[in-house]
Amino acid sequence: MTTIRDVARSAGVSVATASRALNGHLNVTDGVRKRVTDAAAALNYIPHSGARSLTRQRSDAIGVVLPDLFGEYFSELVRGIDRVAHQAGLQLLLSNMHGSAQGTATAIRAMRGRVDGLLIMPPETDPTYLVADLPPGLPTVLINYPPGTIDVPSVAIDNYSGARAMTEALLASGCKRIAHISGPRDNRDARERLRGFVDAMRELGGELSPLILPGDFTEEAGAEAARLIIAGNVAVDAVFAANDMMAVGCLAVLRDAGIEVPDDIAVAGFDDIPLARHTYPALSTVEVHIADMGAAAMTLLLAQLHGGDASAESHLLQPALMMRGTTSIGKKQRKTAKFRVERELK
Amino acid sequence: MTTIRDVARSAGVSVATASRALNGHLNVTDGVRKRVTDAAAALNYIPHSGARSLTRQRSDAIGVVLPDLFGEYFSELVRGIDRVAHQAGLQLLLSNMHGSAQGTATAIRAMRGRVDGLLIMPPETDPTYLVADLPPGLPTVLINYPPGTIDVPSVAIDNYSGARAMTEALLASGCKRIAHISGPRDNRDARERLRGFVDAMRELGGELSPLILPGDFTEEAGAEAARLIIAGNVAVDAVFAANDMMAVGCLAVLRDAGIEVPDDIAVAGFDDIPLARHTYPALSTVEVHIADMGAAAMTLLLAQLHGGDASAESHLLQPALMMRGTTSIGKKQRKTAKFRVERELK
DNA sequence: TGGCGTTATGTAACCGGTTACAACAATCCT
DNA sequence: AGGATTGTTGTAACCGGTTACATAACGCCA
Repeated sequence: MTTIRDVARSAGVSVATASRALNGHLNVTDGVRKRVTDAAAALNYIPHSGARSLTRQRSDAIGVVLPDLFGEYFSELVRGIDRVAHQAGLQLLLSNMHGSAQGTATAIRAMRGRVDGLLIMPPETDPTYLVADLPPGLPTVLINYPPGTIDVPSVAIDNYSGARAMTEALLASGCKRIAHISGPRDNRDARERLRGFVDAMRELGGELSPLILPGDFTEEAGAEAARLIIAGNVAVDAVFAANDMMAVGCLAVLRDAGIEVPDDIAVAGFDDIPLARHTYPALSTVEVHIADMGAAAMTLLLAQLHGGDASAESHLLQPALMMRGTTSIGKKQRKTAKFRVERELK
Repeated sequence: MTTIRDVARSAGVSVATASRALNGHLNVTDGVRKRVTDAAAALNYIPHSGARSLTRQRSDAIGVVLPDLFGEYFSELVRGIDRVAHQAGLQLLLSNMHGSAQGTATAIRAMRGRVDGLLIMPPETDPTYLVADLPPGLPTVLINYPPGTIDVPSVAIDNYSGARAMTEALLASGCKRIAHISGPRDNRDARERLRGFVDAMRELGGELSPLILPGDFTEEAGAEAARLIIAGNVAVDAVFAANDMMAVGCLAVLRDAGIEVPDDIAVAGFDDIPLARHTYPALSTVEVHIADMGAAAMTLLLAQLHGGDASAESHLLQPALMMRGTTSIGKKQRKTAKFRVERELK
């Protein structure tokens, strides 16, 4: 591997001059610059970014710490982050702590000295301890973490409002007995969505203890919930699942049991995964722009890197309703509809 | 930011001793080690991995250079890579060259000195030039690049065999007039799949110029192809799309036009994206384990890192047929079926 | 022609770690 | 007791760059 000293020697100048010539400083004679660049090209010199970032005190890379890498969710998140980072000339150092809270600390430590900032999506366990592991002085933004809890800038989806809005829409379309398939108990998103559902049912549906079916965000959990409803012969006219995968699983079982969706039972999900528009009927859901959340987090981090004031600003992204075929829209609703209605392609 | 010198001073030892104590070298007195680790803890010392990797001549990170980050494909790929890398204690430095061939060189250069190895998925343009940009002496594995063309280890999916096998299966099930919706002309995968289809049709179907409809891997392209078939009233009893998204778009339009799938026209895709099992009827397709390809590439790279022999070994991964509801299986076929049949859940 | 300012180049310190080597102390052996 | 051996710690060089400062070269003007 050729170093800048090789280039300097070959060009007959000092390393300082070589460095200046290669970095485009203007106090270098044209002749010398040409000698140096020619020598670099001849020797196929590639600067050692590691060494460079050591002196420059910046790496032009930012660390992304995620609890997992599975599925569309993280793919979208990383894509959104990259969209902004790439434009700013930053590289992404990815770390997957595989759900382990312990691993998070390790991952963060391993980032010290090779990134200029940190984007962290904390695991589900209580992350107050996390703040202690944060390298002091390293700009950080938390992803998908409710703002206000910790004095670190963060970006999150407003799960509560989204769930509330969907529940309201179902009520407004004439549904009365709505069941909720909840997500894992220890999942923040799931808890917030449940809370939004329950509050809406209490305040607007006059239902104090609506039916809650347990789930874990998997397709099978949705199917199981549907079987429970069918077997128990529960009087239900709508099912609101805490995520799309469960809604899909539920939908398939209902359909196979001869139950008409949305006429007998309406179905709604949460996330608007790509699959949602392709089920039959197409799934009504709450549209969450995950890539935008990633981009927002990265933008916030950029502001910290450049501006430097880093006042713990935070964003709470609003999801939008995406009503498709698995819910019907009553007349009353149609007049006052405030949300977006996507028609199926004819 | 506290450095190892701060720790050494605070513990009353030299930096060398501090370094040794912290790295668990055994020639350090227990008393001294305790003093050092205590001091480190008290000062909240976090080692500077950048500086560390400079002397160690290794970074415990590997660079992943991708042409894009969009969609399930890359998500799966990165997941497979991470599965192996994480186990080996390696971090992932991600670089997205956004399709630009020019950007690839830049991305690779930026990796020099901060990674121990490179995983590159070259853009569609001819990558022979790429070999010149490769930092000499840096272990590299090419992803999704047909082996043999370049003297660099690589891993790829056998698109040709997959397309051939699916075409054979369609023929065996009794289909005679099979149309192919092709992918972008400049896409390697698409070209290979087209080639497999054409060869199978010629050799086994006795069809010298089968119908090829243009496509670009998007859902809309599949829909357009279906409209073409319907409007042109073309005699076709099967459509084999070069990827699942086009098959899905095609399927939807056929269904809306009242054409029975698979009875009137059979439909097949390629990739087995998660969506495939959820269409109605469920889509028959060619199952490609993208995550496995990523894992295989990473494993190959690990072998180079450790073993060091780095003989340009390459893998060509075989895809498997995944027959679902959009194709029917004739009696003759059922007897000799060699491929996997997945039954729909009742 | 000598003094001055300007500009191009070289010298050397530095970023934050690791490690070869030297120095020193302690233990063991004959 | 003296020398050899073993083990612990410090000194300083090094990884591959960048940059503050010193120096030398140059042109300009009085």
